[in-house]
Amino acid sequence: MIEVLKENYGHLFEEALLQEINQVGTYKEVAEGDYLIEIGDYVKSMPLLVSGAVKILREDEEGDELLLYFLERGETCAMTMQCCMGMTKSEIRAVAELDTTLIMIPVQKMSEWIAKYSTWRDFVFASYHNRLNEMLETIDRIAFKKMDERLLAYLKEKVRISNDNTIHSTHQQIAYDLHTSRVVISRLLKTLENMGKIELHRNHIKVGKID
Amino acid sequence: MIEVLKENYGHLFEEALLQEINQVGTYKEVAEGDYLIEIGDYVKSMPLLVSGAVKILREDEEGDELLLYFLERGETCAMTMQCCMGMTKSEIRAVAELDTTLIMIPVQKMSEWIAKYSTWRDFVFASYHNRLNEMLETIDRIAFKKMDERLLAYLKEKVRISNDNTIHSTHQQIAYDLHTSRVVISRLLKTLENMGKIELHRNHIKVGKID
DNA sequence: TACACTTTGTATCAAATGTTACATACAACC
DNA sequence: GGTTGTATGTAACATTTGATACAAAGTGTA
Repeated sequence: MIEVLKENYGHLFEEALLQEINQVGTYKEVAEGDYLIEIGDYVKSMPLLVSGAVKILREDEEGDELLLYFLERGETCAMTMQCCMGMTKSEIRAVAELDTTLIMIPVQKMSEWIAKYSTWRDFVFASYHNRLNEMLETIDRIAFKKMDERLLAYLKEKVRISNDNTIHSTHQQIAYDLHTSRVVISRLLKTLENMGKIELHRNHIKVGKID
Repeated sequence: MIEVLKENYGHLFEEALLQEINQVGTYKEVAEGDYLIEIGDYVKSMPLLVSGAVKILREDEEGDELLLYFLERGETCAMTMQCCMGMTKSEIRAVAELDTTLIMIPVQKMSEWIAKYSTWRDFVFASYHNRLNEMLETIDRIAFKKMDERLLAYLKEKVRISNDNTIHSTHQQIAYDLHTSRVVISRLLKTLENMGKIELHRNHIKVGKID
């Protein structure tokens, strides 16, 4: 595990910390679609992403979902850190967006390392920082943008994250992420197709060059 | 200043830290409506709220506003901490919601104290934690709730924060905070009045018992 | 009092989004 | 090939929200 660790986190963490992570961390592979964290879970370990991507979702009382943001290589989940430190239930759901590999760190090490390693402390703060900014962007999108713009931004983000300009989702799945109905998504996708921005096929969408 | 400090933060911070805050912090009083931070500002000090309340706003490219959350006694602004630590521009606007007193801490102390005082570290983490949760709640409201529910929640929050069941705002001001138009607010307020939940008057709104 | 200004009420219309219903197309499997 | 289930296209309509316009009421002031 030490090689992947150094490759992905070598520039962030000091040698001693990398060694400790290597000792207490466990390597984990999950397949696209796997649930990593469910709302209400007590989280006992913190994930460091090595490859792939994880989507973080919020749910309301009625069970309606909303995509908050994606986690990528070199990132961790600030919401999870909170749960770890405070021993509270998870407020969010984490689902593998792609086949993903992670290193899982036991909760107890979190605060221990914060006192011990300045690079870890910096990493934790940077994660909070990034997450707050992602949340701000999420708020911008849902508060200030209309659904057509949100949809296009969503498609582009999917393309960027998977590094594949064909998106393998159904209209229904997209509707869940954007918290709207399938009919609305079909309607807007058709408009985007007529504008020449995308091509629609069964079970996949080809996105044109990102401009 | 040491008395107000101990009264408001004595249970959080160790004695030595309180003394340091007393030395380097400056006491500041602002009046309702004063701007504390403007979008794009480089923030050089971090505020600890002693009394009153501060509202945190987001703005989009067109200048449309949206209330994110309120800060209260004993709290600080995580968004500001980020700016301090990263020396980046503020992404938000902070406006005094009530007459407010604060203690301003110079930026440099932030990270110094994080290494030095575990109680400060805990406070900073707790602030991030709280802010992330507030952001989640904000997202819940704008994504999952309709304007009438959002308005009612807003009114109740105003009542709670000011400890006064009469809200001294115009419909236009409310519309800015909720990022909608004055006409929509007037319409919904009138509906709430007809339901017996509030009383409308010029320049103020009386909110009925919170149920 | 007369005037200007701000605030609120309301009507009308437009746009965006949500809902329901149903037809069609495609894929998988017997 | 026929059946079944899933995915998509589309029409028709309801609801929510936004935009414009204007009237009415309150406030302050010359």
